[in-house]
Amino acid sequence: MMDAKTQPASRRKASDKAQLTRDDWLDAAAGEVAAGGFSNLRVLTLAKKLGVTRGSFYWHFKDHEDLVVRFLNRWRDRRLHELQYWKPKGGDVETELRQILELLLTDASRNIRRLQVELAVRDFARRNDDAADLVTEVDEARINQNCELYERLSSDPQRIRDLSLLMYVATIGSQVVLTGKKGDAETIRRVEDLMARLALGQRDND
Amino acid sequence: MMDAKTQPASRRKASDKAQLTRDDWLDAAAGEVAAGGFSNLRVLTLAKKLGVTRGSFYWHFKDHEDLVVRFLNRWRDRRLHELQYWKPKGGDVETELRQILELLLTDASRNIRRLQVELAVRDFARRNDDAADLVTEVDEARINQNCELYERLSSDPQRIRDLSLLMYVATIGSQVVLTGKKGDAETIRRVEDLMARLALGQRDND
DNA sequence: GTTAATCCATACACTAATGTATGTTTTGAG
DNA sequence: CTCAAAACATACATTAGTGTATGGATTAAC
Repeated sequence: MMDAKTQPASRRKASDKAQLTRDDWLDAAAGEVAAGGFSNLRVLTLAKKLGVTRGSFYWHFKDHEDLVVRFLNRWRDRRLHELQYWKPKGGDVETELRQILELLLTDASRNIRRLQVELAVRDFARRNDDAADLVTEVDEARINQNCELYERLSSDPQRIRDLSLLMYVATIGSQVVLTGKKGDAETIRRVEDLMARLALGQRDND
Repeated sequence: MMDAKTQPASRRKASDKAQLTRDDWLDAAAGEVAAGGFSNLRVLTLAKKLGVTRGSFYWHFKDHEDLVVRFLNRWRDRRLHELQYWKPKGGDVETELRQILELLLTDASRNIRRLQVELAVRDFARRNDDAADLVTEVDEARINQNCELYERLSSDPQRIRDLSLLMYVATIGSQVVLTGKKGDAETIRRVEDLMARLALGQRDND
């Protein structure tokens, strides 16, 4: 009787004064991680921001580590899942290339919260093996995904992978260096344009 | 007294049982920052690793924040100062370009400790305005420095800056994405080569 | 409405870390 | 040798955070 996941057809939202779900806690955790990294992830702070006490936390999570693990897993799942929307629908190569670059740079720079979380995860991954594997998994998936695009620029498999990798590290680097600086919007647009021209200049001239 | 053990003109090393300098503390701090970021910078831990108590710390530093500020300032000073060694001495453009890229990528990936510290500083800069200004200062200096190199590839000032910026974010991104992964040495070499070819392909064809 | 599971509050024990006050040793100058 | 400053030790006060135990409130099923 009554399976473990009792779902009475309507779950309440976090804005209600009603009971919280585990995802509500994870959403709040995202805010803390974005603001101060994983070292800033305190259950007491989360509880205050959610208007409850820590008693609620320790019902939804075993302990602090449990929160971190679930947070990371959700992050990876979402990043892998969103890749299906990374497929540009433009016709020619240049259009597709510019579409994907705009998605990875200009669009990403608007989603500050999401970006802060990703950088925090990358930072955490440098001292946590599980997180590192997770990030590697996401990186690999993204690079492989973009390979499909760069296949239209070259025919050498190795060249395709290298190009995809280079473009990827350039976007990550742009986010690391340029995010949150003054006048970054214009700068990012220029970098975006230059990247496109560089990639397009690689049309099988080897 | 005054036997051979006393060396007034030269400061003792940290390995000695003798008294510590402020730089000894900062060096130890670098280890902690590299290992776990600025949130891992505990004065108790430092004291233990240096074989003293916290009493020593609070003589050399006002408080924990004082340590962080001095650490950051020293980091910036060193990064700005080392730029004078970034000037390649090769003849033609390609040689110089490949020299500087090797310095920024292959060489940097060998200096794991230094790299970890830089990434930790960048991470800390995302939630500390003073650190952010510091990092911006270093970034600007490096990008300007490299402009001198890319001036030999194009004559358009804006193009030169963009190219220098793009190459810079690509190196930072490579360090963020590839550092500490298996088989990164070979991968980094390939990225290095592709970056050189991309930049060289930009010889004033606009 | 009873009931049992779910969800949260309260209270306590425990740890780790900072900062401060003051005492103790070491060092170098005279 | 003496002495004052420099360098470190010791002890204490305080704070912030985790985890646990247990009781109270809410909810949905019956």
